[in-house]
Amino acid sequence: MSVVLSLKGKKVAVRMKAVSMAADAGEADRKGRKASKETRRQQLIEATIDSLAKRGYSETTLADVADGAGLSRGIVNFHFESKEKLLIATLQAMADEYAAHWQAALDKAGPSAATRLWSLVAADFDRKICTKRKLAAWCAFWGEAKSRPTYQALCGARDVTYHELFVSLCAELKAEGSYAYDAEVTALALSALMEGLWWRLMTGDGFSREKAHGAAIEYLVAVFPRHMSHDGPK
Amino acid sequence: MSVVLSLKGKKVAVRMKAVSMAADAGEADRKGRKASKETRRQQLIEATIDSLAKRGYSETTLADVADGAGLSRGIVNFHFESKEKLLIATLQAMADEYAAHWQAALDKAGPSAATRLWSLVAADFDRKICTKRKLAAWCAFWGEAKSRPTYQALCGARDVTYHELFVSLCAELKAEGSYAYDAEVTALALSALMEGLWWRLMTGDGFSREKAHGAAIEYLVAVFPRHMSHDGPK
DNA sequence: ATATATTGAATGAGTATTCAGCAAGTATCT
DNA sequence: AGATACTTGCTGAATACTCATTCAATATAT
Repeated sequence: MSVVLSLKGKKVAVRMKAVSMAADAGEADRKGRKASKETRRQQLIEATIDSLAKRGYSETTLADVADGAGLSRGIVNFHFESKEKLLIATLQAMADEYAAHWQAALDKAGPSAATRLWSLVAADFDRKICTKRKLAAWCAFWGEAKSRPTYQALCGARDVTYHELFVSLCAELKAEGSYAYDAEVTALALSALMEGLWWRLMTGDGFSREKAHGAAIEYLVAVFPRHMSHDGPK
Repeated sequence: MSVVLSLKGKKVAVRMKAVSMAADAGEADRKGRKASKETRRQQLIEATIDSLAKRGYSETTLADVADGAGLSRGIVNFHFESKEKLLIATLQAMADEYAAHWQAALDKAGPSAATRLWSLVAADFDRKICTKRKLAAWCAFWGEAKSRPTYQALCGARDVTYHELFVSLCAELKAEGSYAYDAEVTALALSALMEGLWWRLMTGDGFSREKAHGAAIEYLVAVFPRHMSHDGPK
């Protein structure tokens, strides 16, 4: 019995460490047992993102998530109900965060099309969104998305609105600056470019957020020379 | 005994069908038993690509591959040695095919930087390379690549040579046409754009190879107006 | 005292891997 | 040519293992 107890003590100590590393995003981080349902869920979601980033989709196990969160094995099925639902909630959370950040960038920007476009592009390479950890998690989902309608919907929900705004902004700039290009194609290229740069960021080593942002800006300047300079919208 | 035989007969019939659908890439397609080792390996690789495209990485099982190839369950471990090695061989095969296609495009192109760049861009959206099936398989590997050095090496081997050539071609054009842009950044944006377009092709529905190619061309025209037109290099 | 969160061992489903046996081909001998 | 042993591709049932899920017991909060 005493052996069991000392083992338990050890385990608890290990867990404390894991918890503090993984996610003390806690508002009311009531220690040990009682954390609010919502806090626990977020903690587990954070641990899931960690695991996805570290081990990839196919190697992410509930055991790893639980360990990462410093909790016991059965915990996920208690708070979510299945692995599938945990993953969907995780993707949902990331999509929500992305959308909020995107909306904030839009609100902060001025009214002109050039300012808004500039701001949206900048938002995508913002330090808050554009973490290696999060990009890796996105990547893990994307890799599975083609064969999973649910993931595809969540990954793509964003794309639709996003792309539509891009198209209308490009159209506006085209009208103002009488550029020759087709707005739809230009917008498509822009969002493809940004996705490709994200991709590079995940993979590449000597490749920074700033460099990626720079490449996106170069595109803006090349396509909308009468509206954009390297230092910002004119 | 007779029951066993008739069952066998049925199974063989089913298999024949599967084989003819999946891959009769056979040179010396010696029927039934004796297909050369190499032929069998390729057949299994094709079935693996099918499975990856249809079910995604995490849901691809050896049973599914074997069924797809119309062969028995133990077959993969006989010809490859493990699932891991089959997947690596598959990725290798795709990378080889891509590289060969790319080299061919380079050889066919004229000597000028503009022609070569144009040809390389076209090659990426060629009907032979740019199949939904293959893109989906690439995608499956990419999703896992970040957490698997072996995959990353195979996916990325291409990128290094590829990107270096892009940079030098862009630098050449820059020198000829006295463009303002930094060649490295321009090349980076171009390859990111193309990766992003590939990505879109995998995912999107109402999005064709031609449209993607068009968007890439639009970028070339925008950045190198003195070298490129919508109909080809000047 | 009751409700609620948490644990961790047990369960079971799915799947990679193994391997003994079978059958199609090939070589050798008579 | 026919019979014989030998090689090699292939099969599929048995094995071993990983992991999601369950649940009775326990700890903690109100």
